[in-house]
Amino acid sequence: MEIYKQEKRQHYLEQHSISHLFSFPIEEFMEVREYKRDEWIIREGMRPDYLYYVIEGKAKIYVTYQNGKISLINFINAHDYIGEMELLHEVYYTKGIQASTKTICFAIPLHQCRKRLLEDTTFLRELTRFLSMKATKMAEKYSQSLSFPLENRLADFILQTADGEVYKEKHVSVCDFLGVSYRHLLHVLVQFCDKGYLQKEGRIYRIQQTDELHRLADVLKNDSF
Amino acid sequence: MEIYKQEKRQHYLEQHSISHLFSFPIEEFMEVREYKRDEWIIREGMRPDYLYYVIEGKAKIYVTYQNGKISLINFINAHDYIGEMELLHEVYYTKGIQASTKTICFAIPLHQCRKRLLEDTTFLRELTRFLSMKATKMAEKYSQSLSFPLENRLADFILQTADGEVYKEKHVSVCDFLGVSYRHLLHVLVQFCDKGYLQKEGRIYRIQQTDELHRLADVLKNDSF
DNA sequence: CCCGAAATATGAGATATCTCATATTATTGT
DNA sequence: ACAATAATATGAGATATCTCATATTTCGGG
Repeated sequence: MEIYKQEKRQHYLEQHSISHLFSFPIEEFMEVREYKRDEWIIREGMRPDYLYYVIEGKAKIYVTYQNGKISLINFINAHDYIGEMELLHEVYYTKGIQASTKTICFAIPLHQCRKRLLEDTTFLRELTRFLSMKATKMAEKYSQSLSFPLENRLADFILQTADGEVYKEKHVSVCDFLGVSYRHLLHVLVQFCDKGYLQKEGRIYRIQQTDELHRLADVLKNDSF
Repeated sequence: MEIYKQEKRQHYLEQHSISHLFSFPIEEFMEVREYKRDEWIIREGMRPDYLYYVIEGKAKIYVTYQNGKISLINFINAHDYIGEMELLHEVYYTKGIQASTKTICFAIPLHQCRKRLLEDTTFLRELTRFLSMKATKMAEKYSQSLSFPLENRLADFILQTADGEVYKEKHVSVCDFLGVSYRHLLHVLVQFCDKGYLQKEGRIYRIQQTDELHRLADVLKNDSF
């Protein structure tokens, strides 16, 4: 992890200002940090001393179960908070958060700001919105995952993560995220190719029939937002 | 739906006071309402004019998918909010909420209180806590549901809903909630009986080996709180 | 008190998904 | 450049779960 100083720090504070999300001058307290790919931003079980706000990059939330199985729970993207659970709750089992690309974030020290944050209407209103979205998205995902076979969830995932007409996520991450076995993911991908929805080109997949994928993915939409 | 007046209203306002959750006198605006079993508190797609706080009873959140399938998403219990999404977001597709027992709740009129609620630190902090819990619980459920077979989730569900050593939830609701077919739920229940974890007595199941059920259920615990 | 709807129950065959075994191909550290 | 590790690939058999068909029982409304 690298902490930006001087001009570099200034640059990010100005380019990605979040002062409007607070009613007190937060910037003077904030650190600007960069985490490298695969670096742990928060280690599972270790209570963080900072509240983070991601301004660039992607990270993953993991949890380890008693049987040793590790699950990817969700992605974290730009404009997400990290560590808000620990700010709000005295007792909380901290989940592991790992950068999956270079990730730049603001780090707000809790020992200095905790009290003020919890009394700041602007911040609380903002955080409440963020959390309500998160709760709803999770609820949606939950009922989706229970109600539909991989075919539908994968179609949705492909459309969400494709770069133009190119899909190239790592299978290992995907089957983890979608909660299916590697074998089965491959199986369904082959089906998609057989049906002509996708075309495999070496290591990437090219989307051939967006409409068909949409037909599968739309089944699990209910337009909450 | 019945609106309590006079002494009855006063009684509930006093017995279940929530004035400490607000920094302005909210009670004068609040209605006290009773919904009967199966009555809709909020109809899917209809934006509610009130923020509700449940003080007694149980309700269910439903969503209808494009293919017509209706899914039970979650339960609502005493001390939960209803309608907070609509308070926080201008644009939001409202889910259906149906009372599953007689349900008594406070109803706060948004046209009168919206502005003050969104500027009330005490309320916002409280709501933020509530939502963060909700988000985390959903995230947990999500990864659980994906990672483990019904056996584990059912064991957990039985322990959570059992009254003493008696389990007597309706199969139809349960398989809906756990997202499995009726047939399969029965199948696993029979297994539990065969293994001696449960004993069927007419229409109820008596828990015989709590420890064995715990062993199954504990696999999906990670002690977040 | 009777009827129809809802809930419970069970069997049998189909599908979705998992586990394990094994091979080939990238990627990465030294 | 090489070895180790991770990612990709594929087959085959085992399980978990679903769908459909059909019977019986419970329960609320007229």
